[in-house]
Amino acid sequence: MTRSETSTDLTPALEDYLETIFLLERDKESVRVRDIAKAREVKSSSVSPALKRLAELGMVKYIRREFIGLTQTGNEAARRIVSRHDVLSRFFNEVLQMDPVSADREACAMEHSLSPKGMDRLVRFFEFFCACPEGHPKWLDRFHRFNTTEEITPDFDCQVSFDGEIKDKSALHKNRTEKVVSLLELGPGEKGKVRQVKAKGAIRQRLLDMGLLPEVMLSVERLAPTGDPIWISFNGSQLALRRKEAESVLITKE
Amino acid sequence: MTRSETSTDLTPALEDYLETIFLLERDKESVRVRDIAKAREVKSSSVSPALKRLAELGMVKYIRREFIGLTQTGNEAARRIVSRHDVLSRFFNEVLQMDPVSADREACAMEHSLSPKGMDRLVRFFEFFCACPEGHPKWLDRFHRFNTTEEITPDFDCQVSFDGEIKDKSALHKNRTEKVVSLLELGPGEKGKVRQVKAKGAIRQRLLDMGLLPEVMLSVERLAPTGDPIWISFNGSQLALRRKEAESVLITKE
DNA sequence: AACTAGTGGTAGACATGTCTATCAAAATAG
DNA sequence: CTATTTTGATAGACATGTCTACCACTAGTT
Repeated sequence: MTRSETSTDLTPALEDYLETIFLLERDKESVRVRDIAKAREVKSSSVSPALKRLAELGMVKYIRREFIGLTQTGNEAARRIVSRHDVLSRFFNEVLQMDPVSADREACAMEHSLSPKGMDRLVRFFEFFCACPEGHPKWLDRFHRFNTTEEITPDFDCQVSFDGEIKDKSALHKNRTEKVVSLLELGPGEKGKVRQVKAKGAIRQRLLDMGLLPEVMLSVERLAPTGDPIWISFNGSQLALRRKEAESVLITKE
Repeated sequence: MTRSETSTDLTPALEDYLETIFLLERDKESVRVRDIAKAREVKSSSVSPALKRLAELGMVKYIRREFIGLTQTGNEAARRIVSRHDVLSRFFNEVLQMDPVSADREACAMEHSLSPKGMDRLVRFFEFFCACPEGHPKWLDRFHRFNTTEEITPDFDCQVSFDGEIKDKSALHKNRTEKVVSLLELGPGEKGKVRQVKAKGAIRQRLLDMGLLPEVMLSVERLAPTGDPIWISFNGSQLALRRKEAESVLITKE
């Protein structure tokens, strides 16, 4: 019993496998060993033992030589990882203005070490960033100009853009005029863009893990007769939300 | 020759060892195996082989059972790692408002996967952030309020702080009045705070790697008679800069 | 001078994660 | 219905990095 009883937590490599399976499942209807091997650029002989361990951990259900599927637990874990990846990737791309490919590589390398707390903070950063009329896109626009015109000192750059014209005026005022409402305001078939997840604690964590991040487009698929489980879809996957959870998700209609 | 010829690059673990040695050298005059073992919370039997490999890589000079010291190469590599750590830690602490301990933990986990490009972008973020009168501290102040008063939606929060009073007016105007000059303007013994590293390409990378980051306090120790190598000290360590390099470091006098 | 503490080094065990080579099972083709 | 190809699994090698156990210096102490 020297702590080697099917250790309960995922190693970075296993997280990668889980993420890969999740993304493959999203695109194809069937996932097999060689798909994973190709996606991760490893040999299939490396995939087999990884799957075996993931099965032991209850993350995937896998009958030898059959198709591979995530369990409920595995799906949740995978979502969490993908969500972390997305936040990091978007941060490097949208805020720090790295090209999408580099941003993604950066996110790949970092996603395994972002703590729940760090994740939460980054998302708050986005929420504020996207919602605050002064912060985004005016502030971001300045930052980007600073970032691309290397010759100009930030002081000079700032003063110019402070008094001068702003590139994308339409985008600037968009945020101020659009009404921010709860997800409950959406009827079946309607679409909206996530602005803020107001929930706190465990529920917030869960929603973020599932990928409900600022700027994400979602649409309401259907409501239960009582209106309690609300089915939404975003990023190509579906999700059921409790009324209470949906209420805490602030969106703008599109 | 299956690519195992004392592979030239550092693994994360070796980077950790290097970083630890660097930090220990900064504080104590002599570094020994057990100091490293204690700092990294491993057994000394794990330190020995690591040192052997670092010696093979030309990073440390180490005569069995004697004191351990970094070579020139090792010192540079260590600085680079520490610098990455500092930027990440400061980002999580100063921008995302995590407590210093959590921020540091987060940085520890991530520092090994931050690419030079990502590092550069993050530093630019700070440069802009610290220099732009509208961005810092006004924008940051708002963000922090948004971060701490969880009940208020960002829109509301923004409008209040946009039209309402600003907490720290003195800080707000500080950046605008202080003159930003090149490091060359400092005489021996004078101090300044780094605002921006204007250098580009390899030189910029080198300066950032050495820890010349925004908001860092430095002082000029002495100048060579010709004025070419300029000795500065910051973060407890000394450094010689070429005139050209020093010129590209923008600071404010203190 | 010999003993003892404190250090540092080696050997061997283990865990992870990769590979190559090879084998087994299933699917497909002829 | 057999033969070939595709696919997945297994075995064994290697590299990293950790540990425990044990051995070997070195320096004081008596």
